[in-house]
Amino acid sequence: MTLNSNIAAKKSRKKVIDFSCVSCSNAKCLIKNNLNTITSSIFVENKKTLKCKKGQQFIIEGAPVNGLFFILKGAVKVFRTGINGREQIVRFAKDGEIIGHRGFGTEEYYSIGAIALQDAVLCYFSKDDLQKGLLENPKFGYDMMLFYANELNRSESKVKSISQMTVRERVIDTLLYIHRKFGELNDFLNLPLSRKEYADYAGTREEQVIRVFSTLKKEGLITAKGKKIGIVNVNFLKKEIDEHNYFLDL
Amino acid sequence: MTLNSNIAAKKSRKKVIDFSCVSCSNAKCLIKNNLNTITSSIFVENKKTLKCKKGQQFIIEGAPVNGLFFILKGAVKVFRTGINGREQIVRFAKDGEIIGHRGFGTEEYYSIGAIALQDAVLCYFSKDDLQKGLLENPKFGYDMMLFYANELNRSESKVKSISQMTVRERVIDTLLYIHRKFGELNDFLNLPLSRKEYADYAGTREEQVIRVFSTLKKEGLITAKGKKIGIVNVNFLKKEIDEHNYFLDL
DNA sequence: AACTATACCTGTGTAAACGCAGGTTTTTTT
DNA sequence: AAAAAAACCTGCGTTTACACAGGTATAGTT
Repeated sequence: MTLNSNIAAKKSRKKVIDFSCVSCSNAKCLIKNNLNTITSSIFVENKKTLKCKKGQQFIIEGAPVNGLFFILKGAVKVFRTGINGREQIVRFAKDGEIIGHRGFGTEEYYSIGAIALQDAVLCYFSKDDLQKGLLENPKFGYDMMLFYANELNRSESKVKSISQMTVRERVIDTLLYIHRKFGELNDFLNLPLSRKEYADYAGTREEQVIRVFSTLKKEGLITAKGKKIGIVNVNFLKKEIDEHNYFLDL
Repeated sequence: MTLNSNIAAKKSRKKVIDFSCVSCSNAKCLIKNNLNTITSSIFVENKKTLKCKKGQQFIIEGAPVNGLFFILKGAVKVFRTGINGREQIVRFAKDGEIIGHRGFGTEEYYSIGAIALQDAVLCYFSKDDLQKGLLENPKFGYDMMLFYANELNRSESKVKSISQMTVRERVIDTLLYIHRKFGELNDFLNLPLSRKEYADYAGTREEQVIRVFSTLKKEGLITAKGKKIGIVNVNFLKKEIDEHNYFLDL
């Protein structure tokens, strides 16, 4: 492990990066934004930073909860195993977001798993340290509460869409969600996902996603080259589900 | 209003009830449980208590958020209007629970409506007062955060069930949910609901609920006399959805 | 007690979503 | 560059859930 990272360091000849919170540039991080109001800095000092390669799973469903992760950089999918081992993608997360907060207080074990979709850098805080930090710094605790409130709204909005939208609408909804959250690069969505992953998020099956993509392509609403999906006109897609005034989650 | 309540008071000859937090007996109330750690008591003093009759709507979807409610006593359904005006019941709530917390920090308008299913007593706190209270009392803020975390788990568990369970399973899930939360009285669920309400919670249609109830009755798993539904053997019902290890929310 | 409204029930046709089976293309590995 | 694996695609039969229509029971009202 240490050996490997040594070799890696020599190969890439990169300088050692400073991962301390003080010098962190992640504007969206809850902790970074509260550094000035956080009095005791124990939990910030105790944090561990780890790199995670594409495809690597860093939270395993059912493992004991020892702490939680903040994404410094990268993209991550959060999922849980549903009925008949069917995978259910709960959400996609990017820089500045928190992972593993489900079951922070109450639960003993992670109810979700998490896999890096791109190479990622993660900050890890122990549960105990974080709890202290939250209880000592009301503003931090309050912000954390608001974060949860926001997650709750997003989740309940999803309940609505899954229970009332058609498969086609849910797939479109998912496309727009990825577009909002990860934007586009060279006219393609800036996060390549498999049809299966779209299905697992939209609450349907791979074949259905393929079918919907096919017809959307024929209708000239999207372009698709393998995993690269391009949205021709966001507003056209939006129109179709706009009546359902979906909740904007970034 | 004042006149009416005067008459009511004379008719029932009840004593004026003391609704102050200090003398409140609601063991599950977040505020009651934090009274000792809450320093400034402004927001507790400013609270308003109101009675609400069966069938009365006390939160209207889309109205500006000025504060939120704690249920002192009673049962409430929380809903939102979905696609094509279809009603979606988000949850049922009882004594000690919070209503209107969605959109507490971020949103300006209630995203949900709330109706009393039984006569209820509600405590109302203004948004500003509550915010002060949360920022001044870390423990209270922390508990509130945990409340949200728990709500989040419940909601995401519902995403799973709706996207992966059959109608029959979702109806059974709903029956068990009502049973867990409201218990039973004389062998019937202690909260009478219409088939339509079951459907709106389970994410299906009235007719489907009726059909499922019919077959469950034939199979001897439930008894039904109008709105009164009795579960013959909870474990039998549980078995059918146990593989899907649902999240216990009380 | 008659009336009205609401809730409850059931049959039947229809549409949406799914499962499977077999194929092609693309990507990754060797 | 060849082989293997993964991802993508399409057709077709089946299942599930739904919408509609018309009926019965129950609860509340005058």
